[in-house]
Amino acid sequence: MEYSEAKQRYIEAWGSLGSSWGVNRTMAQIHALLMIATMPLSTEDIMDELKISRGNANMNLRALLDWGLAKKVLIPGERKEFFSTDKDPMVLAAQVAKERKKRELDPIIRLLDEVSTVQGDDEQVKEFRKVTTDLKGFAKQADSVINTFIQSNSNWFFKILGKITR
Amino acid sequence: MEYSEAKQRYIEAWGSLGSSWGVNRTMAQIHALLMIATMPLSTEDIMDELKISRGNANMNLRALLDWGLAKKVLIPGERKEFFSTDKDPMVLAAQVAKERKKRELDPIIRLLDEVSTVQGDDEQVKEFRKVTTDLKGFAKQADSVINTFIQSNSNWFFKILGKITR
DNA sequence: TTTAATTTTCAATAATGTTTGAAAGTTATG
DNA sequence: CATAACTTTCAAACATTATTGAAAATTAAA
Repeated sequence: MEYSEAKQRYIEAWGSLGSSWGVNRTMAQIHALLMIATMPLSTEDIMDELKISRGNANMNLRALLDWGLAKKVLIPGERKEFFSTDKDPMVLAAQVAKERKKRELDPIIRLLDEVSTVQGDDEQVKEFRKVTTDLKGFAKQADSVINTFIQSNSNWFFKILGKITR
Repeated sequence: MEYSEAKQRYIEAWGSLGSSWGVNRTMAQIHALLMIATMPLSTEDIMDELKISRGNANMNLRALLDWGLAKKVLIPGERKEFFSTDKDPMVLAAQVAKERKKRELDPIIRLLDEVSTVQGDDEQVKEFRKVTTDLKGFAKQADSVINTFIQSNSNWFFKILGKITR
């Protein structure tokens, strides 16, 4: 396969994967580009490669910085800003986990905490309390797993899982 | 808190959580409703509760069946179809993991398998090969973890993780 | 300080995704 | 078989989200 074809297919795939992971398509594509870049890229490099507008490139680069998935790189003698990303998949995964936990899991746990205290003793309310309490328990387990995962900045997580699942 | 308020907030939250999990809002809300129902619900029950059209209710119930997140229940003497869901969060999570793996992880692994074979020995191509190969390795690890998780239909997964993360 | 390079913002537009409602299709019952 | 109960489909309307491009703001160099 030609490099240019491979590259294109990879960027496209990463983009559509991103959109099912709470990261919008363009954002994921920019990230894909940074992953395979041999050196930091400027906004213009990205506009050219992905054929997107300046505004779009800028907004999504901001978002990537915000998610902790890209960082600014200052190149001596250059006026422009350049961007790069950490290329270790584990670091990437931990970063995504961290952000999504903050945006999604934490709020739902807070909500379940509240609503599971609803008072009453008829069938419906009892069931509601049971279900929301169960969900809360589950969410909290998930939370602690994710916390551990985030804190470990090496591969130990998968190393252990590897042993379990072998 | 009043039951009706708690219920409403829970359904809303579940809906917005769903949308960041690759499940559309209404689909997630229907699922939320089934979770707290004391008995199977008909399409009309759902239309009434969520104030949605028949078509919408029908489409999203289909989708839930498709994802394995709801099942038809036949009630003797009733002409209508009724629906219910498994209320164990672990079963639910395993089901979601299974579907998403099929829809997302499997295709990306296939793609990475292909593109990481790109030939050439200049800097760019070497880097591309390295990154895509690393990603593939990571994706395969994730795949095997998910497979184990899916197959275990009890709590052993979190029990073990509990020990690790304590 | 002035100028030129660069980044940011945002209203308008385009693209995508969701919902409706009514008509067509299906199935069970008398 | 005819009818009524129920389910499915789908084009059009609506809603949401993403993108553009040009003007405004910022920053660095002369």
